[in-house]
Amino acid sequence: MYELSFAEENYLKAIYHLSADGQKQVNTNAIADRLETRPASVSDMIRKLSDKGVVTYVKYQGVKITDDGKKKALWVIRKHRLWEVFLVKKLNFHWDEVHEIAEQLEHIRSSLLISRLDEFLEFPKFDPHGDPIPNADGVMSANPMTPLSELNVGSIAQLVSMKDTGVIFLNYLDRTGLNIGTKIKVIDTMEFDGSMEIEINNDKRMSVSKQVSDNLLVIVE
Amino acid sequence: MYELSFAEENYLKAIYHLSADGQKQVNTNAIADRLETRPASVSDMIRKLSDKGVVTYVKYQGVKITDDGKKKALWVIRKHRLWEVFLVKKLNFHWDEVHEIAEQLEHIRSSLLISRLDEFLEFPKFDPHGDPIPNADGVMSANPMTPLSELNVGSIAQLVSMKDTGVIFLNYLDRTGLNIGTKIKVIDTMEFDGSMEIEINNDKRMSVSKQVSDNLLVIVE
DNA sequence: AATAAAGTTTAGGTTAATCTAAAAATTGTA
DNA sequence: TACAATTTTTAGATTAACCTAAACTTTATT
Repeated sequence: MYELSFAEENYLKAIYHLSADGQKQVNTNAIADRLETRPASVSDMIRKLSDKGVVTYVKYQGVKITDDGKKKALWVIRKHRLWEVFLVKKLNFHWDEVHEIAEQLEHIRSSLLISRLDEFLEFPKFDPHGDPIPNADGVMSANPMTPLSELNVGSIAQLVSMKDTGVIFLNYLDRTGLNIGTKIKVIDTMEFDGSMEIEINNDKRMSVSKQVSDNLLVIVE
Repeated sequence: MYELSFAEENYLKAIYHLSADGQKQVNTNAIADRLETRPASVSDMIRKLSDKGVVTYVKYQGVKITDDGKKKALWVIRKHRLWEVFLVKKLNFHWDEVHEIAEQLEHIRSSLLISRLDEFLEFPKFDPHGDPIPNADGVMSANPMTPLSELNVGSIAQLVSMKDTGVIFLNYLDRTGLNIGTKIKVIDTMEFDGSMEIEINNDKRMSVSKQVSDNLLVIVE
């Protein structure tokens, strides 16, 4: 069992992303574009990755990631997304400033570190961009997103995305502390206007109107 | 202004450590031993480091780190030690399991990340081994260690070392939550038996006997 | 002081990851 | 279908970081 180098991990991740979850075969030029490298370099690297069994490769026909390759790519993606959660939730970075740092952190090798980090972050299912975090076996949480407004009293969910992405709405959320990744517990629902009483991050209680809860996409735990 | 590679950073750190804070000149073989590499590789690297101005070098006479080199080495050491604090204080690693992971984390490039981490960890002055953490300008805290028993009521200090390193004592500390890095505030001192009421990590209060407080070495903030 | 031992450097080579330029294969089109 | 355009691969270099073996300095010992 080889360990992949940083460069190999980056190629594998790019191939995984470009192939829509590892199904499709991927072209050399597409990889070169994504990694800002030259097609010749990609050809070289593909041969190496195929020697290591993480992709299959037919000359001039593009590459396809193998099951082993997919597992390794998802492990890097898991690390990347967990670190992003750390940077946003614990170090107060904004979700749009964390990618570059996570690109470095994702290569740190220690599975114990990652399981401890996961625990420390309270097992988040989504990163700050709303992308799902694979579990240690490379499986993404299967629960689909639903509007907060559809949840019953007592449900616990995680905010993962918004329908309305207008500045005014995002600003409102920022002020109230409703960020992607926030844990939401439904305390009560008001029949007469559809508003909801919620508790966020086991801490603050607040009320949100039907208009707001319709626009907040969550995943039930 | 060049950026140093991971390998260059490791050489520079080794040279810094081997030269007792950058004063003495360092031999090729000593560096090779410490980095588990060959003297020939060290010679190669030394030429490169000297081209970049971080060491001065006279053939056959060893290397000496420059002021710029010292600054860069201390920056890596700062990052290493802050990550060690993170691993122990936040992810519950034991102080003797963190070195290898910190060896990887120390190369992550982002000064904003490090200043945020420093803040998140409440500006620790010592790592979990009791080694001082350089500040952002590469200066180590000058405050000397004192026994906890010598502090006045109201003093805030950080536990950095123990006089008694016997298993029984260390076990006692473990059970009470008194670890290296713990923040200690002196709440009250009892004249009649010299015992002390303290608050640890802004949280738990406890009483320690004179025998214990004599053996706990702290740095006053 | 001469020489043996120890330490250091140089010469020359290897591997990983990149590149440019040219050749080869595939695809699109008239 | 033939040829042009596009895509991909190969050939041959380059740079960083390492290595071994041999040459050269310095230091220690008789």
